[in-house]
Amino acid sequence: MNNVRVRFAPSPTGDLHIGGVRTALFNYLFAKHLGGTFVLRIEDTDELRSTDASTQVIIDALKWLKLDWGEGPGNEPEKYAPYYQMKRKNLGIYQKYIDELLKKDLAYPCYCTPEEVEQMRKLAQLHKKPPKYDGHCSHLSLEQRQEWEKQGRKPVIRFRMPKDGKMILEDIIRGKVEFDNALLDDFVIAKANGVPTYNFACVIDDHLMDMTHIIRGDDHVSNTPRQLHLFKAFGWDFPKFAHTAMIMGSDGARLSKRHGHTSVLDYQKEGYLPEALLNYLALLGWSTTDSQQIFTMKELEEKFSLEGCGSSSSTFDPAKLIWLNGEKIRSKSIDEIYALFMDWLKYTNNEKIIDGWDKEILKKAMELEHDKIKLLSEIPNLVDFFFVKEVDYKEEAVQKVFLSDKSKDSAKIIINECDEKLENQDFSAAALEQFARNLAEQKGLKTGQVFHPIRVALSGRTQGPSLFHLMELLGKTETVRRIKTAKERFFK
RNA sequence: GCCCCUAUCGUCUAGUGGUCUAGGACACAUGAUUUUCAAUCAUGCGACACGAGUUCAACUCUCGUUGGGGGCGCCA
Repeated sequence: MNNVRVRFAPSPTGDLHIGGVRTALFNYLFAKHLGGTFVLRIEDTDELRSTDASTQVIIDALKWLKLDWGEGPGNEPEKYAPYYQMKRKNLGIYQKYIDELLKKDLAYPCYCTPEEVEQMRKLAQLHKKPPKYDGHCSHLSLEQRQEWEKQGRKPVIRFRMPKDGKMILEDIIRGKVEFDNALLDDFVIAKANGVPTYNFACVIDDHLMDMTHIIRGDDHVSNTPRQLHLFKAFGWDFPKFAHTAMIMGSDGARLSKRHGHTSVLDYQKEGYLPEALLNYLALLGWSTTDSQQIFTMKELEEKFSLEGCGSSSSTFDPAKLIWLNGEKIRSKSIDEIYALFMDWLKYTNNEKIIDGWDKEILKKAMELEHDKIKLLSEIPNLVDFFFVKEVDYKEEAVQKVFLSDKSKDSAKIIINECDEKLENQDFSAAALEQFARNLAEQKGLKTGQVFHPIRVALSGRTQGPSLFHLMELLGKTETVRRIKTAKERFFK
Protein backbone atom coordinates (compact mmCIF):
# COMPACT_ATOMS: atom_id res chain seq x y z
CA MET A 1 0.00 0.00 0.00
CA ASN A 2 2.97 2.25 0.37
CA ASN A 3 3.77 1.78 -3.24
CA VAL A 4 3.35 4.64 -5.60
CA ARG A 5 0.25 4.46 -7.78
CA VAL A 6 -0.46 6.93 -10.56
CA ARG A 7 -2.93 7.04 -13.40
CA PHE A 8 -3.50 8.40 -16.85
CA ALA A 9 -7.21 9.14 -17.16
CA PRO A 10 -8.17 10.27 -20.65
CA SER A 11 -11.70 10.89 -21.80
CA PRO A 12 -12.35 9.04 -25.05
CA THR A 13 -13.66 11.95 -27.05
CA GLY A 14 -11.05 12.01 -29.78
CA ASP A 15 -7.57 10.88 -30.77
CA LEU A 16 -4.77 10.79 -28.25
CA HIS A 17 -3.30 14.27 -28.31
CA ILE A 18 0.37 15.21 -27.98
CA GLY A 19 -0.35 16.86 -24.64
CA GLY A 20 -2.07 13.70 -23.45
CA VAL A 21 0.90 11.61 -24.47
CA ARG A 22 3.18 13.74 -22.38
CA THR A 23 0.92 13.46 -19.36
CA ALA A 24 0.81 9.69 -19.85
CA LEU A 25 4.59 9.63 -20.27
CA PHE A 26 5.28 11.58 -17.09
CA ASN A 27 2.97 9.31 -15.12
CA TYR A 28 4.56 6.25 -16.66
CA LEU A 29 8.11 7.42 -15.99
CA PHE A 30 7.29 8.47 -12.46
CA ALA A 31 5.82 5.04 -11.71
CA LYS A 32 8.71 3.19 -13.37
CA HIS A 33 11.28 5.29 -11.58
CA LEU A 34 9.83 4.43 -8.20
CA GLY A 35 8.77 0.89 -8.98
CA GLY A 36 5.13 1.88 -8.69
CA THR A 37 2.02 1.13 -10.72
CA PHE A 38 0.86 3.01 -13.78
CA VAL A 39 -2.91 2.78 -14.18
CA LEU A 40 -5.05 3.56 -17.21
CA ARG A 41 -8.58 4.66 -16.41
CA ILE A 42 -11.11 5.65 -19.04
CA GLU A 43 -13.21 8.66 -18.06
CA ASP A 44 -16.19 8.21 -20.32
CA THR A 45 -18.84 10.05 -18.33
CA ASP A 46 -19.46 12.46 -21.18
CA GLU A 47 -22.15 10.35 -22.77
CA LEU A 48 -22.57 12.68 -25.70
CA ARG A 49 -19.01 12.71 -26.91
CA SER A 50 -17.39 9.52 -25.66
CA THR A 51 -17.02 6.77 -28.22
CA ASP A 52 -15.71 3.22 -28.18
CA ALA A 53 -13.73 3.98 -31.31
CA SER A 54 -11.85 6.68 -29.53
CA THR A 55 -11.16 4.44 -26.55
CA GLN A 56 -9.65 1.97 -28.97
CA VAL A 57 -7.54 4.66 -30.62
CA ILE A 58 -6.15 5.71 -27.25
CA ILE A 59 -5.36 2.13 -26.29
CA ASP A 60 -3.70 1.42 -29.63
CA ALA A 61 -1.66 4.62 -29.43
CA LEU A 62 -0.40 3.83 -25.93
CA LYS A 63 0.52 0.35 -27.10
CA TRP A 64 2.42 1.73 -30.06
CA LEU A 65 4.27 4.05 -27.70
CA LYS A 66 4.95 1.08 -25.41
CA LEU A 67 3.56 3.01 -22.46
CA ASP A 68 2.32 -0.19 -20.87
CA TRP A 69 -0.18 0.19 -18.10
CA GLY A 70 0.11 -2.17 -15.18
CA GLU A 71 -3.62 -1.89 -14.56
CA GLY A 72 -6.49 -0.86 -16.74
CA PRO A 73 -8.37 -2.14 -19.77
CA GLY A 74 -7.19 -5.66 -20.49
CA ASN A 75 -5.81 -6.15 -17.02
CA GLU A 76 -8.30 -5.34 -14.32
CA PRO A 77 -7.53 -6.66 -10.83
CA GLU A 78 -10.74 -7.33 -8.94
CA LYS A 79 -9.79 -5.00 -6.13
CA TYR A 80 -10.08 -1.94 -8.33
CA ALA A 81 -12.10 -3.02 -11.35
CA PRO A 82 -13.69 -1.82 -13.51
CA TYR A 83 -11.51 0.86 -15.11
CA TYR A 84 -14.22 2.50 -17.18
CA GLN A 85 -16.19 5.13 -15.28
CA MET A 86 -19.53 4.39 -16.93
CA LYS A 87 -19.19 0.76 -15.91
CA ARG A 88 -18.45 1.93 -12.39
CA LYS A 89 -21.46 4.21 -12.51
CA ASN A 90 -23.69 1.33 -13.55
CA LEU A 91 -22.39 -0.64 -10.59
CA GLY A 92 -23.64 2.11 -8.28
CA ILE A 93 -20.18 2.99 -7.06
CA TYR A 94 -20.70 6.74 -7.25
CA GLN A 95 -24.30 6.76 -6.05
CA LYS A 96 -23.20 5.39 -2.70
CA TYR A 97 -21.00 8.41 -2.13
CA ILE A 98 -23.55 10.86 -3.47
CA ASP A 99 -26.05 9.47 -0.98
CA GLU A 100 -23.53 9.79 1.80
CA LEU A 101 -23.00 13.47 1.06
CA LEU A 102 -26.76 14.04 0.74
CA LYS A 103 -27.36 12.36 4.07
CA LYS A 104 -24.76 14.51 5.80
CA ASP A 105 -26.25 17.60 4.12
CA LEU A 106 -22.93 18.23 2.43
CA ALA A 107 -24.77 18.14 -0.86
CA TYR A 108 -28.28 19.02 -2.00
CA PRO A 109 -30.54 18.66 -5.01
CA CYS A 110 -30.85 21.71 -7.22
CA TYR A 111 -33.83 22.15 -9.53
CA CYS A 112 -32.62 25.15 -11.47
CA THR A 113 -32.56 24.70 -15.21
CA PRO A 114 -29.32 25.25 -17.14
CA GLU A 115 -30.89 28.44 -18.49
CA GLU A 116 -31.60 29.75 -15.02
CA VAL A 117 -28.06 29.02 -13.89
CA GLU A 118 -26.73 30.74 -16.97
CA GLN A 119 -28.72 33.85 -15.98
CA MET A 120 -27.17 33.83 -12.50
CA ARG A 121 -23.69 33.70 -13.96
CA LYS A 122 -24.35 36.59 -16.29
CA LEU A 123 -25.73 38.63 -13.44
CA ALA A 124 -22.67 37.95 -11.31
CA GLN A 125 -20.37 38.95 -14.16
CA LEU A 126 -22.29 42.14 -14.54
CA HIS A 127 -21.38 43.00 -10.97
CA LYS A 128 -17.74 42.12 -11.67
CA LYS A 129 -18.00 39.06 -9.51
CA PRO A 130 -16.85 35.60 -10.44
CA PRO A 131 -19.65 33.93 -12.40
CA LYS A 132 -21.08 31.35 -10.09
CA TYR A 133 -24.19 29.55 -9.03
CA ASP A 134 -25.89 31.64 -6.36
CA GLY A 135 -27.06 28.88 -4.04
CA HIS A 136 -30.67 29.31 -5.10
CA CYS A 137 -31.69 25.77 -4.12
CA SER A 138 -29.33 25.31 -1.21
CA HIS A 139 -32.01 25.59 1.43
CA LEU A 140 -35.19 24.36 -0.17
CA SER A 141 -37.95 23.12 2.14
CA LEU A 142 -39.36 19.64 1.72
CA GLU A 143 -42.55 21.13 0.23
CA GLN A 144 -40.63 23.13 -2.34
CA ARG A 145 -38.71 20.08 -3.39
CA GLN A 146 -41.87 18.04 -3.71
CA GLU A 147 -43.42 20.80 -5.78
CA TRP A 148 -40.53 20.71 -8.26
CA GLU A 149 -40.59 16.93 -8.37
CA LYS A 150 -44.34 17.03 -9.10
CA GLN A 151 -43.63 19.30 -12.03
CA GLY A 152 -41.25 16.64 -13.30
CA ARG A 153 -38.01 18.55 -12.83
CA LYS A 154 -35.00 16.29 -12.43
CA PRO A 155 -32.50 17.80 -10.04
CA VAL A 156 -28.74 17.86 -10.26
CA ILE A 157 -26.82 17.30 -7.04
CA ARG A 158 -24.61 20.12 -5.85
CA PHE A 159 -21.81 20.02 -3.34
CA ARG A 160 -22.12 22.48 -0.47
CA MET A 161 -18.96 24.57 -0.62
CA PRO A 162 -17.71 26.31 2.53
CA LYS A 163 -18.39 30.04 2.27
CA ASP A 164 -15.16 31.28 3.77
CA GLY A 165 -11.62 30.18 4.46
CA LYS A 166 -8.99 28.98 2.03
CA MET A 167 -8.07 25.72 0.43
CA ILE A 168 -4.37 25.18 0.01
CA LEU A 169 -2.84 23.04 -2.69
CA GLU A 170 0.71 21.88 -2.08
CA ASP A 171 1.84 21.16 -5.61
CA ILE A 172 5.09 19.33 -6.23
CA ILE A 173 5.88 21.40 -9.31
CA ARG A 174 4.24 24.70 -8.39
CA GLY A 175 4.59 24.88 -4.66
CA LYS A 176 1.86 26.32 -2.49
CA VAL A 177 -1.24 27.63 -4.26
CA GLU A 178 -4.07 29.21 -2.29
CA PHE A 179 -7.71 29.41 -3.29
CA ASP A 180 -10.34 31.52 -1.65
CA ASN A 181 -13.36 29.33 -0.85
CA ALA A 182 -15.75 32.25 -1.25
CA LEU A 183 -14.90 32.36 -4.95
CA LEU A 184 -15.98 28.78 -5.50
CA ASP A 185 -19.62 27.90 -6.03
CA ASP A 186 -21.67 24.86 -5.12
CA PHE A 187 -20.63 22.79 -8.09
CA VAL A 188 -22.54 19.92 -9.62
CA ILE A 189 -21.40 16.45 -8.61
CA ALA A 190 -24.18 14.50 -10.31
CA LYS A 191 -26.01 15.44 -13.47
CA ALA A 192 -29.80 15.27 -13.76
CA ASN A 193 -29.49 11.88 -15.45
CA GLY A 194 -27.58 10.51 -12.46
CA VAL A 195 -24.16 10.42 -14.11
CA PRO A 196 -21.41 11.85 -11.90
CA THR A 197 -19.47 14.83 -13.17
CA TYR A 198 -15.74 14.77 -13.79
CA ASN A 199 -14.75 16.50 -10.57
CA PHE A 200 -16.71 13.98 -8.53
CA ALA A 201 -15.97 10.72 -10.31
CA CYS A 202 -12.32 11.62 -10.49
CA VAL A 203 -12.04 12.07 -6.73
CA ILE A 204 -13.99 8.93 -5.87
CA ASP A 205 -11.88 6.84 -8.23
CA ASP A 206 -8.57 8.34 -7.27
CA HIS A 207 -9.38 7.45 -3.70
CA LEU A 208 -10.85 4.02 -4.39
CA MET A 209 -7.95 3.13 -6.67
CA ASP A 210 -5.44 4.20 -4.02
CA MET A 211 -3.76 6.84 -6.14
CA THR A 212 -0.79 8.33 -4.34
CA HIS A 213 0.08 11.02 -6.89
CA ILE A 214 -1.98 12.93 -9.40
CA ILE A 215 0.18 14.07 -12.30
CA ARG A 216 -1.81 16.00 -14.87
CA GLY A 217 -1.88 19.13 -16.98
CA ASP A 218 -1.85 22.64 -15.71
CA ASP A 219 -5.37 23.16 -17.01
CA HIS A 220 -6.63 21.20 -14.01
CA VAL A 221 -5.19 23.51 -11.37
CA SER A 222 -8.42 25.39 -10.89
CA ASN A 223 -10.36 22.14 -10.54
CA THR A 224 -8.12 21.03 -7.75
CA PRO A 225 -9.59 23.05 -4.86
CA ARG A 226 -13.03 21.62 -5.63
CA GLN A 227 -11.63 18.12 -5.64
CA LEU A 228 -9.70 18.79 -2.47
CA HIS A 229 -12.93 19.86 -0.74
CA LEU A 230 -14.47 16.58 -1.78
CA PHE A 231 -11.57 14.58 -0.35
CA LYS A 232 -11.97 16.55 2.84
CA ALA A 233 -15.73 16.03 3.02
CA PHE A 234 -15.20 12.27 2.92
CA GLY A 235 -12.39 12.46 5.43
CA TRP A 236 -9.91 11.03 2.96
CA ASP A 237 -6.20 11.81 2.75
CA PHE A 238 -5.13 14.01 -0.14
CA PRO A 239 -2.97 12.43 -2.79
CA LYS A 240 0.07 14.46 -3.82
CA PHE A 241 -0.42 16.69 -6.83
CA ALA A 242 1.90 17.70 -9.64
CA HIS A 243 0.57 19.97 -12.37
CA THR A 244 2.73 20.06 -15.47
CA ALA A 245 2.93 23.11 -17.71
CA MET A 246 1.10 23.08 -21.01
CA ILE A 247 2.50 22.62 -24.49
CA MET A 248 1.92 25.52 -26.87
CA GLY A 249 1.96 25.94 -30.61
CA SER A 250 4.50 28.15 -32.36
CA ASP A 251 2.24 31.20 -32.06
CA GLY A 252 2.00 30.84 -28.29
CA ALA A 253 -1.57 29.64 -28.37
CA ARG A 254 -2.51 26.30 -26.99
CA LEU A 255 -1.41 23.49 -29.28
CA SER A 256 -4.19 22.73 -31.71
CA LYS A 257 -4.91 21.36 -35.15
CA ARG A 258 -3.85 24.47 -36.95
CA HIS A 259 -0.31 24.04 -35.68
CA GLY A 260 -0.03 20.88 -37.72
CA HIS A 261 -0.15 17.45 -36.28
CA THR A 262 -1.49 17.06 -32.78
CA SER A 263 -2.66 13.45 -32.81
CA VAL A 264 -0.16 10.69 -32.07
CA LEU A 265 -1.59 8.87 -35.07
CA ASP A 266 -0.27 11.61 -37.33
CA TYR A 267 3.25 11.01 -36.07
CA GLN A 268 2.91 7.30 -36.48
CA LYS A 269 1.76 7.82 -40.06
CA GLU A 270 4.66 10.13 -40.84
CA GLY A 271 7.19 7.57 -39.77
CA TYR A 272 8.30 8.83 -36.39
CA LEU A 273 9.63 6.34 -33.90
CA PRO A 274 7.82 6.08 -30.56
CA GLU A 275 11.06 6.53 -28.65
CA ALA A 276 11.84 9.71 -30.58
CA LEU A 277 8.43 11.21 -29.85
CA LEU A 278 8.68 10.22 -26.20
CA ASN A 279 12.25 11.48 -25.87
CA TYR A 280 11.22 14.80 -27.37
CA LEU A 281 8.13 15.12 -25.20
CA ALA A 282 10.18 14.34 -22.10
CA LEU A 283 12.44 17.27 -22.98
CA LEU A 284 9.42 19.53 -23.20
CA GLY A 285 8.98 20.52 -19.59
CA TRP A 286 11.57 18.27 -18.01
CA SER A 287 15.35 18.40 -18.01
CA THR A 288 18.44 17.23 -16.17
CA THR A 289 21.04 19.64 -14.86
CA ASP A 290 23.61 18.37 -17.34
CA SER A 291 21.25 19.18 -20.24
CA GLN A 292 21.37 15.68 -21.68
CA GLN A 293 19.24 15.53 -24.82
CA ILE A 294 19.18 11.98 -26.01
CA PHE A 295 17.81 9.32 -23.71
CA THR A 296 16.88 5.69 -24.12
CA MET A 297 13.59 4.76 -22.47
CA LYS A 298 15.57 3.01 -19.78
CA GLU A 299 17.57 6.16 -19.06
CA LEU A 300 14.38 8.18 -18.87
CA GLU A 301 12.97 5.74 -16.36
CA GLU A 302 16.14 6.00 -14.33
CA LYS A 303 16.50 9.76 -14.42
CA PHE A 304 12.99 11.15 -14.48
CA SER A 305 11.79 13.13 -11.50
CA LEU A 306 9.01 15.61 -10.86
CA GLU A 307 11.58 17.98 -9.38
CA GLY A 308 13.16 18.26 -12.83
CA CYS A 309 9.90 19.54 -14.29
CA GLY A 310 9.54 23.21 -15.10
CA SER A 311 6.49 25.27 -14.26
CA SER A 312 6.29 27.43 -17.37
CA SER A 313 4.69 26.37 -20.61
CA SER A 314 6.76 25.36 -23.62
CA THR A 315 6.46 25.58 -27.36
CA PHE A 316 6.34 22.48 -29.50
CA ASP A 317 9.21 22.51 -32.01
CA PRO A 318 8.75 20.07 -34.90
CA ALA A 319 12.33 20.66 -36.11
CA LYS A 320 13.84 19.28 -32.96
CA LEU A 321 11.54 16.29 -33.06
CA ILE A 322 12.71 15.47 -36.59
CA TRP A 323 16.33 15.80 -35.53
CA LEU A 324 15.73 13.46 -32.63
CA ASN A 325 13.99 10.97 -34.90
CA GLY A 326 17.02 11.00 -37.20
CA GLU A 327 19.27 10.39 -34.21
CA LYS A 328 17.19 7.43 -33.11
CA ILE A 329 17.16 5.95 -36.60
CA ARG A 330 20.90 6.40 -36.99
CA SER A 331 21.47 4.59 -33.74
CA LYS A 332 19.70 1.50 -35.05
CA SER A 333 21.01 -1.30 -37.22
CA ILE A 334 19.80 -1.72 -40.77
CA ASP A 335 17.92 -4.86 -39.81
CA GLU A 336 16.06 -2.95 -37.14
CA ILE A 337 15.24 -0.08 -39.46
CA TYR A 338 14.20 -2.48 -42.16
CA ALA A 339 11.77 -4.18 -39.77
CA LEU A 340 10.45 -0.82 -38.63
CA PHE A 341 10.01 0.26 -42.23
CA MET A 342 8.05 -2.90 -43.03
CA ASP A 343 5.78 -2.28 -40.03
CA TRP A 344 5.28 1.27 -41.15
CA LEU A 345 4.33 0.21 -44.71
CA LYS A 346 1.83 -2.20 -43.27
CA TYR A 347 0.40 0.31 -40.83
CA THR A 348 -0.04 2.99 -43.48
CA ASN A 349 -1.32 0.50 -46.02
CA ASN A 350 1.52 1.36 -48.36
CA GLU A 351 2.91 -2.10 -48.99
CA LYS A 352 2.23 -1.75 -52.68
CA ILE A 353 5.00 0.81 -52.93
CA ILE A 354 7.62 -1.90 -52.68
CA ASP A 355 5.83 -4.37 -54.94
CA GLY A 356 8.41 -6.11 -57.07
CA TRP A 357 11.35 -4.66 -55.17
CA ASP A 358 14.13 -7.10 -54.37
CA LYS A 359 14.26 -7.14 -50.58
CA GLU A 360 18.00 -7.71 -50.36
CA ILE A 361 18.71 -4.81 -52.68
CA LEU A 362 16.27 -2.67 -50.74
CA LYS A 363 18.08 -3.43 -47.54
CA LYS A 364 21.44 -2.60 -49.11
CA ALA A 365 20.06 0.59 -50.60
CA MET A 366 18.76 1.59 -47.18
CA GLU A 367 22.19 0.93 -45.79
CA LEU A 368 23.72 3.32 -48.33
CA GLU A 369 21.26 6.02 -47.21
CA HIS A 370 21.30 5.12 -43.54
CA ASP A 371 22.62 8.44 -42.23
CA LYS A 372 20.17 10.40 -44.29
CA ILE A 373 16.94 8.86 -43.05
CA LYS A 374 15.02 11.13 -40.71
CA LEU A 375 11.55 9.66 -41.12
CA LEU A 376 10.52 6.16 -42.14
CA SER A 377 8.18 7.77 -44.64
CA GLU A 378 11.02 9.21 -46.69
CA ILE A 379 12.72 5.89 -47.32
CA PRO A 380 10.80 5.05 -50.53
CA ASN A 381 11.75 8.32 -52.13
CA LEU A 382 15.37 7.84 -51.15
CA VAL A 383 15.81 4.46 -52.83
CA ASP A 384 13.05 3.99 -55.38
CA PHE A 385 15.27 4.74 -58.39
CA PHE A 386 17.06 1.45 -57.84
CA PHE A 387 13.90 -0.43 -58.68
CA VAL A 388 12.24 1.48 -61.51
CA LYS A 389 12.11 0.12 -65.05
CA GLU A 390 12.48 3.54 -66.57
CA VAL A 391 14.51 6.20 -64.83
CA ASP A 392 12.54 9.28 -63.95
CA TYR A 393 14.85 12.02 -65.16
CA LYS A 394 14.22 15.09 -63.08
CA GLU A 395 13.92 18.19 -65.20
CA GLU A 396 16.22 20.17 -62.99
CA ALA A 397 18.95 17.52 -63.03
CA VAL A 398 18.83 17.11 -66.79
CA GLN A 399 19.03 20.85 -67.36
CA LYS A 400 21.90 21.38 -64.99
CA VAL A 401 24.09 18.38 -65.79
CA PHE A 402 23.20 17.32 -69.35
CA LEU A 403 21.98 20.37 -71.20
CA SER A 404 23.56 23.49 -69.76
CA ASP A 405 26.22 25.12 -71.90
CA LYS A 406 28.67 24.70 -69.13
CA SER A 407 28.45 20.95 -68.89
CA LYS A 408 26.85 19.50 -71.99
CA ASP A 409 30.13 18.78 -73.82
CA SER A 410 31.85 17.02 -70.98
CA ALA A 411 28.68 15.15 -70.12
CA LYS A 412 28.47 13.82 -73.65
CA ILE A 413 32.07 12.63 -73.58
CA ILE A 414 31.57 10.86 -70.28
CA ILE A 415 28.35 9.14 -71.27
CA ASN A 416 29.93 7.91 -74.50
CA GLU A 417 32.99 6.67 -72.69
CA CYS A 418 30.87 4.82 -70.17
CA ASP A 419 28.82 3.31 -72.94
CA GLU A 420 31.97 1.94 -74.52
CA LYS A 421 33.97 0.84 -71.53
CA LEU A 422 31.68 -0.12 -68.67
CA GLU A 423 30.86 -3.40 -70.37
CA ASN A 424 34.31 -4.72 -69.57
CA GLN A 425 34.65 -3.11 -66.19
CA ASP A 426 35.01 -4.82 -62.85
CA PHE A 427 31.94 -3.68 -60.89
CA SER A 428 33.28 -3.43 -57.39
CA ALA A 429 32.90 0.03 -55.91
CA ALA A 430 36.66 0.47 -55.58
CA ALA A 431 37.35 -0.50 -59.18
CA LEU A 432 34.58 1.73 -60.45
CA GLU A 433 35.99 4.67 -58.58
CA GLN A 434 39.39 4.01 -60.09
CA PHE A 435 37.79 3.82 -63.52
CA ALA A 436 36.06 7.15 -63.09
CA ARG A 437 39.12 8.88 -61.75
CA ASN A 438 41.23 7.61 -64.62
CA LEU A 439 38.63 8.85 -67.01
CA ALA A 440 38.79 12.30 -65.51
CA GLU A 441 42.53 12.37 -65.87
CA GLN A 442 42.52 11.13 -69.46
CA LYS A 443 39.96 13.68 -70.55
CA GLY A 444 41.39 16.50 -68.50
CA LEU A 445 38.18 16.92 -66.52
CA LYS A 446 37.45 17.53 -62.88
CA THR A 447 36.15 14.54 -60.99
CA GLY A 448 32.83 16.27 -60.53
CA GLN A 449 32.43 16.61 -64.26
CA VAL A 450 32.74 12.87 -64.55
CA PHE A 451 30.72 11.82 -61.54
CA HIS A 452 27.70 14.06 -61.98
CA PRO A 453 26.63 12.96 -65.47
CA ILE A 454 26.93 9.31 -64.49
CA ARG A 455 24.78 9.92 -61.43
CA VAL A 456 22.08 11.66 -63.41
CA ALA A 457 22.14 9.00 -66.14
CA LEU A 458 21.66 6.25 -63.57
CA SER A 459 19.27 7.84 -61.10
CA GLY A 460 17.79 10.86 -62.81
CA ARG A 461 18.78 13.06 -59.89
CA THR A 462 21.66 15.15 -58.67
CA GLN A 463 21.72 13.74 -55.21
CA GLY A 464 21.85 10.27 -53.78
CA PRO A 465 24.15 7.71 -52.27
CA SER A 466 27.84 7.42 -52.90
CA LEU A 467 28.09 6.97 -56.69
CA PHE A 468 30.27 3.88 -56.88
CA HIS A 469 28.29 2.01 -54.29
CA LEU A 470 25.21 3.00 -56.17
CA MET A 471 26.68 1.47 -59.37
CA GLU A 472 27.85 -1.62 -57.62
CA LEU A 473 24.42 -2.24 -56.16
CA LEU A 474 22.66 -1.44 -59.42
CA GLY A 475 24.84 -4.02 -61.18
CA LYS A 476 26.58 -4.00 -64.52
CA THR A 477 23.65 -4.97 -66.71
CA GLU A 478 21.29 -2.34 -65.39
CA THR A 479 23.98 0.33 -65.22
CA VAL A 480 24.95 -0.20 -68.84
CA ARG A 481 21.31 -0.26 -69.89
CA ARG A 482 20.62 3.05 -68.16
CA ILE A 483 23.72 4.64 -69.69
CA LYS A 484 22.52 3.64 -73.13
CA THR A 485 19.05 5.01 -72.44
CA ALA A 486 20.49 8.34 -71.33
CA LYS A 487 22.75 8.50 -74.39
CA GLU A 488 19.85 7.77 -76.67
CA ARG A 489 17.65 10.37 -75.04
CA PHE A 490 19.97 13.28 -74.40
CA PHE A 491 23.12 12.92 -76.54
CA LYS A 492 21.85 11.72 -79.88
C1' G B 1 -14.99 40.63 -15.85
C1' C B 2 -13.12 37.32 -11.73
C1' C B 3 -9.44 33.66 -10.05
C1' C B 4 -4.92 30.91 -10.77
C1' C B 5 -0.23 30.00 -13.14
C1' U B 6 4.02 31.89 -15.71
C1' A B 7 8.45 35.11 -17.73
C1' U B 8 16.91 33.25 -19.49
C1' C B 9 19.24 33.00 -26.86
C1' G B 10 14.07 32.28 -32.58
C1' U B 11 12.80 27.25 -29.77
C1' C B 12 13.72 23.53 -25.50
C1' U B 13 16.50 24.51 -21.27
C1' A B 14 20.96 24.76 -17.17
C1' G B 15 21.42 28.23 -13.41
C1' U B 16 18.88 28.27 -6.55
C1' G B 17 23.04 35.79 -4.08
C1' G B 18 29.25 36.43 -5.69
C1' U B 19 32.54 30.92 -9.74
C1' C B 20 27.78 34.40 -15.28
C1' U B 21 32.42 38.49 -19.94
C1' A B 22 25.23 33.33 -18.43
C1' G B 23 26.41 26.75 -20.03
C1' G B 24 24.14 22.81 -23.31
C1' A B 25 20.68 21.17 -27.36
C1' C B 26 17.60 22.29 -31.89
C1' A B 27 17.41 25.86 -35.72
C1' C B 28 20.40 29.31 -38.49
C1' A B 29 25.36 30.97 -40.69
C1' U B 30 30.49 29.87 -42.04
C1' G B 31 34.44 26.45 -42.68
C1' A B 32 36.56 21.35 -42.90
C1' U B 33 35.49 16.52 -45.14
C1' U B 34 33.04 14.40 -49.62
C1' U B 35 31.49 13.00 -56.50
C1' U B 36 26.17 15.14 -54.86
C1' C B 37 22.55 15.37 -50.84
C1' A B 38 23.04 14.05 -46.04
C1' A B 39 25.86 12.55 -41.76
C1' U B 40 30.16 14.10 -38.96
C1' C B 41 33.63 17.73 -36.88
C1' A B 42 35.03 22.92 -35.90
C1' U B 43 33.65 27.97 -35.46
C1' G B 44 30.09 31.74 -35.19
C1' C B 45 25.27 34.26 -34.35
C1' G B 46 22.16 34.69 -30.23
C1' A B 47 18.89 35.67 -24.00
C1' C B 48 18.42 37.04 -18.07
C1' A B 49 10.66 41.38 -20.29
C1' C B 50 10.45 46.23 -17.59
C1' G B 51 10.47 49.26 -12.99
C1' A B 52 11.18 49.74 -7.92
C1' G B 53 13.11 47.68 -3.51
C1' U B 54 16.29 44.13 -0.04
C1' U B 55 21.75 43.41 -0.05
C1' C B 56 28.55 45.03 0.10
C1' A B 57 26.67 42.10 -4.17
C1' A B 58 20.82 40.01 -7.90
C1' C B 59 19.51 36.21 -13.65
C1' U B 60 18.86 34.35 -8.80
C1' C B 61 14.87 37.20 -2.99
C1' U B 62 10.26 40.84 -2.45
C1' C B 63 6.64 44.04 -4.65
C1' G B 64 4.55 46.24 -8.91
C1' U B 65 3.92 46.80 -14.36
C1' U B 66 3.65 44.56 -18.94
C1' G B 67 3.40 40.19 -21.88
C1' G B 68 1.90 34.96 -22.33
C1' G B 69 -1.11 30.78 -20.72
C1' G B 70 -5.05 28.32 -18.09
C1' G B 71 -9.79 28.10 -15.56
C1' C B 72 -14.62 30.18 -14.56
C1' G B 73 -20.27 23.93 -17.91
C1' C B 74 -25.68 19.19 -15.91
C1' C B 75 -17.20 18.88 -20.78
C1' A B 76 -13.30 16.27 -19.09
